Amino acid sequence: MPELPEVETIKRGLLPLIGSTVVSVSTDSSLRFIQAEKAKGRSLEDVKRRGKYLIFKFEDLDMMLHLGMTGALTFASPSRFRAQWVFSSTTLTLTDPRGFGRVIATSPGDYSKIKGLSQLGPEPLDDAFDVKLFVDSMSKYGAPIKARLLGQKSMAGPGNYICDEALWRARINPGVRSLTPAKARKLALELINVMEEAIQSGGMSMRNYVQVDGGTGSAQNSLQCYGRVGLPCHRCGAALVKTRVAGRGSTWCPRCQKL
DNA sequence: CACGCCTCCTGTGCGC
DNA sequence: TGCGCACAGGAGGCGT
Repeated sequence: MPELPEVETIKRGLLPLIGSTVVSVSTDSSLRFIQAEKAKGRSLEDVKRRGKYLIFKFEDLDMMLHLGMTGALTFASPSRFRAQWVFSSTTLTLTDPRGFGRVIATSPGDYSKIKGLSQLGPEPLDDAFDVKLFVDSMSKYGAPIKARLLGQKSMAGPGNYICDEALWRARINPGVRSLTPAKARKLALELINVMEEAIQSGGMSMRNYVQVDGGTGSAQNSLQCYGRVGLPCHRCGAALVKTRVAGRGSTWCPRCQKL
């Protein structure tokens, strides 16, 4: 799905909508998206991002949108969609073939009923991000490091490609169950680097991610690890391998990222 | 509580 | 060419 950099890019593309009013809403009637209709008649005051969630702020309502694995938000008008918001100025359409995304409306600022949001870890790109807290949590022995990163509790935002890239850069095996403080610090910095670089590139468009204007990002062009199974490691030349860690396909270098 | 397995759903790409 | 299957950028629920 869109990970933090892709959601951030989408958010920035939506900022011009601030101040316009939702004239009408259509949905595909499935329960996961039906709450999109609550935006009808309301004026958009702000668009925020928290982890991989987009937050549309209306005067008396917050509308959270998670894009799941295949969600895309564009100003195009495809025939098949999950939700469509007609603004006075333009039309915003959510497509999601796999249907893992969802829309949730709440009273402003009340995320207590949304587990994924209320239990979300700190924002890695905030100035206030506390590397030491992250290091402490990664130093404890527990589930494989990659499983913990994907769990969003120690840090908001990383998904599969960001984890694989950052773990490769930090020379950490995705299945390792605890990190030294030095390794954990390195991992935090590389996670942040990967995310910042991907935002600079307008997101990673290897699969179905597109920007709100339909354009593609270019972060896929600088991937060193993700999607390169069987190809030579750019550091040591060994063929990258792919295994299942935390139930997810994980690509890593058997020489640079030993267990 | 932490962990890990299963599930939701459809499109695509690969191997036979 | 066509078919069947594995797998795909996520996360919630539930059993252990």
